Amino acid sequence: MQENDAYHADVKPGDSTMGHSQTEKARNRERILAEASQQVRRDGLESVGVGALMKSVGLTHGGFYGHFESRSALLAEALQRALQEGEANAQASAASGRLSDMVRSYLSRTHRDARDSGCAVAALVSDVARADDDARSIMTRHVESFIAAVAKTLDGDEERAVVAVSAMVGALALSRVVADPARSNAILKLVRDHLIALDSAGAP
Amino acid sequence: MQENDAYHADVKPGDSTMGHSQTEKARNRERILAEASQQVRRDGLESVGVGALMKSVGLTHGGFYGHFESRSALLAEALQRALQEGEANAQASAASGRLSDMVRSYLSRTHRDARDSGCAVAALVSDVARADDDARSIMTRHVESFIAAVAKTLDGDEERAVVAVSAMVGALALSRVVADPARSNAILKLVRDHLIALDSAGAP
DNA sequence: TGTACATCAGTGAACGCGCGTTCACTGATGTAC
DNA sequence: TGTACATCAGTGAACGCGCGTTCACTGATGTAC
Repeated sequence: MQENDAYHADVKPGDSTMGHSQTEKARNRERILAEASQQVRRDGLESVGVGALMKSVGLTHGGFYGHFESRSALLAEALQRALQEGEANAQASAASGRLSDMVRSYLSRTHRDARDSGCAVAALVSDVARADDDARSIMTRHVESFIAAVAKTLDGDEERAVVAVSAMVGALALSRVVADPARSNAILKLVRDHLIALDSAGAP
Repeated sequence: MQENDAYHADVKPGDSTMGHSQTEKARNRERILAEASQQVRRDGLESVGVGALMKSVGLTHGGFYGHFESRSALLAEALQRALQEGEANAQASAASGRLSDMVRSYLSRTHRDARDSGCAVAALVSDVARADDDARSIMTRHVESFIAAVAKTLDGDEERAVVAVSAMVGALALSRVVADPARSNAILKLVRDHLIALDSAGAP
């Protein structure tokens, strides 16, 4: 079939495991999940449809159920994945151990404009707030470790960590609502500067 | 018809304008909108369905289009309405002109637990961030007036106002994600205390 | 190493279902006389 | 004030459509000999 040939043409030549092998299956599962983890952050949990998702990774809808039990099972995994990726980014930008570095990265225009690879907490707070217990406890875990990571940069000061995380999540989410770029930038900058000052204040 | 009689039985006896009058139509439109404004905050914009919405105000789905042009036209109005109600509450709690009063009300457990009558910004930030320009500019307007209201309590200090609003929205949204009540309460309390201190610091 | 066959990843037609929307109809309203 | 009639708010059957899910099938894989 033409369709099929076109698909196989996409696979790197010389790849020993093609379309139907077990390793290829694992790889496809991975691609579905990665795509879903982005889609979920870009357009929300409800936006993910089985048909479109499979199409976007070059497969047909029927194959989906060989990888996941149901759409909602995928959604739970995708949320988890999205949160992990976002957390990994945050950890990476805090490598120096300084809050100011983390804040500069988190409240950057780049992060604001890269919803699909950014922090899933900010991308999905209000959605998850009304989701089932599963989703909420998945996100809760990541919120807690976000707070812990920030607290570590603040000599373990939990109060300031919770405030900083609230302000970071709030500011990023709000900057994505505000359409006017100048105003959106201002929100990021004002909160960024404030939190950076808060950093220095704690470690004089 | 029984159905019809049952419905009319719900109307207050002595009411001169019954089921099909013009004033009743206006009242029904109002009830649809009020219900939608709550539903939108409780379960998200996408959760609102024409059939269920009409049923919840005691009407049938067909009548909907006598009140609104389409589901999405309703959604825009419902969002607006939800934001207005939330703002009205915030203004009311800031009657004293002190930030601490506003913060105490905004970051209260009552507010956290009353999603459907509370601040629509916190209830819908991440949803609106990925919605169309219409929805975003509707919410932007309310975010700006929220910031302005807070700034007024801070001698016009815009930076601190933006930080405070970000922290308030972030903390409220996060407190709704966290399932453990003690932990959720702690988030509210820590940010509340911090912002109240910020208030006193500004007006010594 | 080469061949035969069981396995199983992926395909695409088909299904039931719920949704937004339309429309012919009903019966109360409220106006003209 | 009372009657006849046009208006129109609300009803509920019907529609197309997209969605999640199922399943008989295809053909590549990889194992047994």
